[in-house]
Amino acid sequence: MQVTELADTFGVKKDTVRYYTRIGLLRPSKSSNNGYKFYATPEQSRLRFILSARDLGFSIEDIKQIFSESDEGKTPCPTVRVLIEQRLQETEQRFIEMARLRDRMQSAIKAWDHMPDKAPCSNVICHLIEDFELVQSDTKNSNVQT
Amino acid sequence: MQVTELADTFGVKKDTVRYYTRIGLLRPSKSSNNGYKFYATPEQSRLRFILSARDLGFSIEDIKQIFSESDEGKTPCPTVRVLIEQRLQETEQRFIEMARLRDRMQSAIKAWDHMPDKAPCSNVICHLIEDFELVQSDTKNSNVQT
DNA sequence: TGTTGACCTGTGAGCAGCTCACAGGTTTAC
DNA sequence: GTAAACCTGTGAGCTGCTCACAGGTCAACA
Repeated sequence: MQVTELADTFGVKKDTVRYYTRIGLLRPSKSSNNGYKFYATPEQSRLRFILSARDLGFSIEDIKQIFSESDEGKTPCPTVRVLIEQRLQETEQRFIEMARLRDRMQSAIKAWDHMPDKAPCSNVICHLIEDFELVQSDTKNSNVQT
Repeated sequence: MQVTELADTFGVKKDTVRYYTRIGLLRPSKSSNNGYKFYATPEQSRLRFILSARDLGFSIEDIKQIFSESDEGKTPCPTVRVLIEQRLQETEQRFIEMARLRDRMQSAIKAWDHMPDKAPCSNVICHLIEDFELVQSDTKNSNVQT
């Protein structure tokens, strides 16, 4: 199998396969006649593994580490258990930040509904954005006080 | 004000200010004696604006566009209203994906609790990850069938 | 046998939004 | 005068791809 067939088989882009190859996650052999890269069965397993791990939130670096352990014949399972806990924490953190951002955006849109457009003046670029900042901190303060 | 003082005033890193300068969001004058960049009041307003807009999910490119309109004396408000709707949609999309990823990770951890570590063999690198994939699709199929 | 055109290849560069490294200029205290 | 501390701008690096592109390969047809 060369790159195109492999990519099509797994539903990824050729460039993605090339990328994984370039960074050493896949190690195809070289066809002797034309020098094209050749992906045999083990490389196909590796790609399948990469995609599964990616879907579980493992980073490229994580996958490299898992491969290096399994290549040495060691079980990567303990590492995998540790890594996923870390990645889960990060994901939850980003999830919370994303939720907060979404809320800020939604309340900005709501607040701007009653507000007119204004031309920029001296040090004010867009009063919608600059006033919203104030509204936000006011709300925060009054929440703290009550 | 030069870069360090400006950065400290707004609680950002020097490198962030330098970055905004480099890409043209800030346009300091040059001190005549030593050639160091000098950030006067309007640049300080611009930085404050950048940070507010960033907190509302606007991209650097969005902010550039907003600046270019306000620099021409036009009100950027209509653009701002349109852009935030787009960014909100993207944020919601990413929020949903993040939630799904979190759920996958959590159920993987749960499933792995009863599963032993195993050494890699022939085409299996880490059975935890590879088996979880199967469990997932089984669940999906049985849901479809019932 | 030659040639056209489709397809294949590897590699360099680009994306966002910073962040870091680094060589060299400036200032300040002694 | 000089050493240390601080400042500067700029090039490169981060993640995980994605795109662009010059050039090699191959099948079909004249």
